[in-house]
Amino acid sequence: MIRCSGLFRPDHRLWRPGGERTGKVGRMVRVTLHEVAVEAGVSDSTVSRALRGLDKVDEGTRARVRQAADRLHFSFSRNASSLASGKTMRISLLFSDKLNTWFDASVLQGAYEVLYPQRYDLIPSTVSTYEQLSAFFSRLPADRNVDAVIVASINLGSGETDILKRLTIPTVGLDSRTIEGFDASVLLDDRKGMHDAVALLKRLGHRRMAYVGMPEPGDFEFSSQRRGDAFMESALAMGFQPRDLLRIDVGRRADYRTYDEAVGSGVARVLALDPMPTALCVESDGYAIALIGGLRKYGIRVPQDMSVVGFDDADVAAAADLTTVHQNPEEMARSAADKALALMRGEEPEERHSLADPILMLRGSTARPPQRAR
Amino acid sequence: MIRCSGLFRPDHRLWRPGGERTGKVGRMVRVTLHEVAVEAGVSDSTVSRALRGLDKVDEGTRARVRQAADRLHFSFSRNASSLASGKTMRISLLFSDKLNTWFDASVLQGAYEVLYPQRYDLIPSTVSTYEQLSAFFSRLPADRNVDAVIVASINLGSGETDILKRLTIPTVGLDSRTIEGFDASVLLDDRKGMHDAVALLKRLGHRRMAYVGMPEPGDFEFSSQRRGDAFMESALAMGFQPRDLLRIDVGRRADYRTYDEAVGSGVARVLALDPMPTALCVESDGYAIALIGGLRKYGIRVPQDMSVVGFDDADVAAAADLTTVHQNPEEMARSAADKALALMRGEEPEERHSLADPILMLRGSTARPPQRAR
DNA sequence: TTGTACGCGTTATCAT
DNA sequence: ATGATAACGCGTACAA
Repeated sequence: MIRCSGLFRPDHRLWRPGGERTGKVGRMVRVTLHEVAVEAGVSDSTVSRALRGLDKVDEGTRARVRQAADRLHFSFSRNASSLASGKTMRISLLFSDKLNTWFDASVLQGAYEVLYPQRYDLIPSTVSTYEQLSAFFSRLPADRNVDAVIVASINLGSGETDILKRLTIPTVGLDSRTIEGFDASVLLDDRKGMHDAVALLKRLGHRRMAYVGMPEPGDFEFSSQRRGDAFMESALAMGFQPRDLLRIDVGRRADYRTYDEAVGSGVARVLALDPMPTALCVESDGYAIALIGGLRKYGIRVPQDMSVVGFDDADVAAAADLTTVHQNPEEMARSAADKALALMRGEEPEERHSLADPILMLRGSTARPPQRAR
Repeated sequence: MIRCSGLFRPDHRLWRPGGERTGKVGRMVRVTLHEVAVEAGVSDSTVSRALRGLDKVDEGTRARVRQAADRLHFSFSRNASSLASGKTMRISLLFSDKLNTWFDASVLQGAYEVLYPQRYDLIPSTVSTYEQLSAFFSRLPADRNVDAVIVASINLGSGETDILKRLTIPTVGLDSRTIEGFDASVLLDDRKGMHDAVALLKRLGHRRMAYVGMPEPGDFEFSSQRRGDAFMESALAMGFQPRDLLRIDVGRRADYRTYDEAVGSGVARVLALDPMPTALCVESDGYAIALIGGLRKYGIRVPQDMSVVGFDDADVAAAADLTTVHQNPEEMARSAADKALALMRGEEPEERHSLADPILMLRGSTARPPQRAR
């Protein structure tokens, strides 16, 4: 970083409550509803009603009040409103991973799209260990600080579930393991996605396949387990022989010093299989792409020698031309936000608990197995 | 003054959809500082001091208060605290694009990392037109609702700049066009990045190159312009001939019905060049990758026939093995947040305005030009 | 070290 | 339709 000289502004940021409003920057400082009332020549209550668009306000007065407010650049103090009304107009979004992961960022965007127009602010938080989760929840009489909580991708323990049940604000689960404790939820139908992937591979002629799982960081991941189970069940149901179904668990990322090592481990595990499978279902796109890179280094061509199917359809999947199971976290988040909105209004959501359908995206990482293996 | 906390609970605060929740709804509802005081047998102010860790509190008392607070599951009402103290403990983050773009999501994460430990909440917002921007700013006596504003990737007009200057809360620009109006800023040195890219291509032996730009959605994008200019300047300074430097502006995404069409347009423009350049510098990774796909369909091999350099080094770049100019928005956001923190404390940031250095990432999309073109 | 009392900017109730 | 006035829950000079 290079140093630049900055323009220095002496004044501001030194505001003391109950203290002097040391003039400084001129006005523009903290216009209150009361000042608008004075300016418009009406009472505080009238200003409040007029500006909030309540009825029982003469349209003439309302106009005058609006003008006065504009003139003074008035805007409500959310804090004061919240304190008085009991509604915070804020919603907490809890994640288990970094906010810039594909999934979490999409959820944020989706929720934002429906909540912002309703004038709700979104407050994202993350927890990555059960300890943090527990801390978050124990302080969660967030009753007082937010109007609803949306919990994304977090596998709650019974302690948290209990707290959830007692909360007086609506709670919505997103991609959670169970719907237990939530007032509403949106889950992905992992099983269906995996079923479709396996069905594709079978149709292509594959006889021997493996599932490769590597949980992402965090204590709460469980989709690996779920997807692996779905893989086995689907394949068995379709007539695959147990001896032709392999399951490789690479471990967690934290078990390795670098991501490359984790990938190398997966590659080694695949190469060690004898005979090698002709197709791989991988838990997530990121690991699938890395795996493909690793296999190619060892002369395994994808898709000629090995078909690979990912899961999620993150942006990288299209870039890497990866066949994968598509899910739409933005849409799921919109749905979750809609449910939260309904619950906050005291209404019944269209559907308390819903299940989103994944879609198989056919791209270049899958093909018929090599001749010798058919 | 008479206190009747707990006696009168306006029921617009009690949320109960579909009637009662199994039993427990009992108390867990709204514990106030006062109740803790009663439980601990001290005054309200003592509780306040004890829980906030101020000195001049007997450690014995503090312990008792803490226990009482835990027992009652007390947590502060941020609204009330804010109202009383004048600090909101919230920071506004303004973006010009969807929150789930690589850049914006990374900024969010970076800012979160430094602000959350300091107990600040992050409030993300987006604006995509000047109208929205103007609305955001006109209501921005957000003085009252947040303690600082971080503005990311937004090209402010003079109107907004003026408002910025009058704001009484710290404002930090991130990836903005100028530092005008901001108390502090973090910018990327686009010029250096583009210079390095051009230098690489020259060293590889390229003689004829093109810059391809396509602004992302939104009214505020200007990096395209900036990067294109830097491309031309760098190349000319390195001795390239003007006739060997092409500049292709594909237009904005909104000009096309689909992204594929926009990509097709770029491909056509490149193919139409005669003689074709042997190297392309593309404004962003996403478009670079798409372009490569399009060119390959027309038999142009990358990198054998055409070298391509992207910009940003988003996740997709590594997956697509794209040579690109790396920038680190997470780190930039951390820096911006640090500055905001210092300004809010009334301190002078280490550096008011800083410039981040991009790094050229050498990957598989660049090579020497074909024989015939050397 | 601890307690008292008032203020922060709105909303909501009850008069008028 | 409009105006007083009491909460809302906490911070903080100032008194004890």
